[in-house]
Amino acid sequence: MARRIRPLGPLDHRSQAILRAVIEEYVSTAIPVGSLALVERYGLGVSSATVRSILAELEAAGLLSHPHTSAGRVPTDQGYRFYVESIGDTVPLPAVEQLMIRHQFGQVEFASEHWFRLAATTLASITRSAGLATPAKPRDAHVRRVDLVSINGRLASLILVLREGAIKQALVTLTESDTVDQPTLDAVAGILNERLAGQTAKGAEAVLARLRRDDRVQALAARVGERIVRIVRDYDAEAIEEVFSDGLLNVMDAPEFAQSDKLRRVFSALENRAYLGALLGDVSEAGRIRVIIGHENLPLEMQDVSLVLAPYGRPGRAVGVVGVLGPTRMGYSQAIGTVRFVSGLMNELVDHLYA
Amino acid sequence: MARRIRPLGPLDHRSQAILRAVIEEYVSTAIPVGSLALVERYGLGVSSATVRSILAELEAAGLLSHPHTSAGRVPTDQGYRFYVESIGDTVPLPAVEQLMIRHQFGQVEFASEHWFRLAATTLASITRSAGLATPAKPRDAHVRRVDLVSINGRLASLILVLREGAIKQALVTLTESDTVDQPTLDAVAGILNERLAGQTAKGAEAVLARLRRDDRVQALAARVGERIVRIVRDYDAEAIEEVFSDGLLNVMDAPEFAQSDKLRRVFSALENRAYLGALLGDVSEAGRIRVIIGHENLPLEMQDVSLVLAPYGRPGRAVGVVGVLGPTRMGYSQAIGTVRFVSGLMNELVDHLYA
DNA sequence: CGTTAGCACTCTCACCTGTAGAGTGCTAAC
DNA sequence: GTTAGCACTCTACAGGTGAGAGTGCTAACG
Repeated sequence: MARRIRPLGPLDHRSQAILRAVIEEYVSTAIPVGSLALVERYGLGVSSATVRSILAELEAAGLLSHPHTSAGRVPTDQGYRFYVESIGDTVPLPAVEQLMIRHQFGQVEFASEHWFRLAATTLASITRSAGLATPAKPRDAHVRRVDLVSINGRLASLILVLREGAIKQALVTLTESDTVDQPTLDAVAGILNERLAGQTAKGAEAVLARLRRDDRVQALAARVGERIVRIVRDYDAEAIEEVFSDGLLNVMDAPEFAQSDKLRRVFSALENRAYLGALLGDVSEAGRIRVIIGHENLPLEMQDVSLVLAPYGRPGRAVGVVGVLGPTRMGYSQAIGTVRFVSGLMNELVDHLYA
Repeated sequence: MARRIRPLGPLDHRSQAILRAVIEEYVSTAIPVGSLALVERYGLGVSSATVRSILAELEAAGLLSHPHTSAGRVPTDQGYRFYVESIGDTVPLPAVEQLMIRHQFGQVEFASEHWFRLAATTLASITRSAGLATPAKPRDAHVRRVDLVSINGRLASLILVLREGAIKQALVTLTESDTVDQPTLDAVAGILNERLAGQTAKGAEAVLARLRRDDRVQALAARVGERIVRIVRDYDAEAIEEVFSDGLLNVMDAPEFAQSDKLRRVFSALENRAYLGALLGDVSEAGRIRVIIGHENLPLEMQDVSLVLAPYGRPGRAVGVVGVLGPTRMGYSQAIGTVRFVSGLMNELVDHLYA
């Protein structure tokens, strides 16, 4: 008997309703859901036998699966995908929670450094999954200010403030032979501030070439300047500077991770900064919410989890990402709503900062 | 039959040797060790029956325990404690590994911010446990330099460099009504630099009181200065600024954490920044290596793990902590050696920085 | 023709049982 | 004090059993 396969075709209304019911039930209970449970808990107006035949269809379509003959149905990644597409990102976050989040952001010190951490924490506590957030990272960083503080005659601390808000610190060895005092350093910093302010790495490099090598202060400025160019370059090149995460314990509590080897995988997934970084980079390019479900993740160790990610910031100036990581069996609807709201909030904050 | 109990009395030589053998065997295999295995693998020159009677003594003394009648012996926390005391911190790290670590530190950029992270990573990879490290934190921070960068007319970014190496950033709202331009900010920063450089929070507060409120620039300086005082105060008050950890996966792999609930506890232990912070604070006071074994930890969730911690830095100026976290069944000898060496190395680096 | 009740079937899970193996503690002999 | 011998205890593992859940199929129904 050849069943027709409709991978993502337009399911009829009732089938869709049942798929949703299965997913919602499974998401909340974590146990495979059977036909009887469905008709009991969801007023479907049909008998369990009918539901069973529909479940069989959904399974043939690849949206549900069957751990074993006598078990209930479990959504496949494809099933979740279908579900996510069908709800879109239309469900808003309840007003109470919106207020709560705003309140929390109001309490924290007015500094962008704290915001993205708070975003991760908030996302974690509301969705009861792991929250992720990166600081807003510029495309091409511009030098805003340079400062040099003497440590001893030969060593100085270089402080570099970027227009995009980041601060970089480095130690610079000034000379091999003689010593350099603070007034000289101030003069060097003065030159650098005058010439490099507003420059990108590229621009700074051009400016530095014009410094006179026979003048001691200018020569020193050139030397420090080269270091600055290198720092800005490195900063530009970094895919994602830092991923802050919170609420990993929430994910650990999920029953599907009761066996510690699965848990281990999830954990190492979170340490897989490379993939996470690349992913977050993609999202910040795309500019809209992205949901990645189970096997849609490339690395093996990520295939038990799903991600809901959204960019924030000002395109072309500075963008970061906030998101949620949870088991594939995750409350997508709520997660999407929450992530959307938080990224919107972060947008407001960044706008306020650059206004 | 009343056996005499000698909690930490001077065990005779043979008993000590057997205790060590039990511990070393158990540390490397993770399975309870029986009398036969001991005489086979360690040339003890006596029969298993004799060993059994000694094991019974050690158990009565509270140094070993017995999961059940027909199982081998497992060291108690007290047993590990005895073992640690007996080896002292005399075992040095093998020269090969010393060289390897030095090499790694040579490769990283010369900036204190990277060092403590590297320390954690190194400790983790050598001991195959979790590595912990905090940045060097001063007792009373001194202002070194103040910088103000205009964001818009009413908002500025305050950058505060402390003599101890930390950099703090904050956004300050300048005025409610009129706008403030960058030259004015420079003037304000100039005043603050002139008056606050080298001051602690307390000193700064006294200086600020003498600023004239009727002068616009000085008034603004006073306002920003108050914020600076608050930041420095907060910084002084912070127990431990940040604990960086690496290699948690190593700990997760230990067989005793195969059941995920134990693992969960370990994990939440690591998120228990409060306890960790307090502990690290203690260690940095004490000035020497500290080993905390299992139940010697106060929080419940830490009682399955041990810590080997050592301070580094310059007492009275800036101190941090490096250390290792692993299961109680941990290679204490190696851990102590490694931690000792790394903290020594960090001392050198800090000295170089402050010299 | 879709829907439903009935029923045999399948699979898991929890529980029990029996056995092999490891290690002990005791006792009597050296 | 040390050792060999031995009975005893406990675990881990494998195999077997019954209850329960849920399915797929079939025949009857509107």
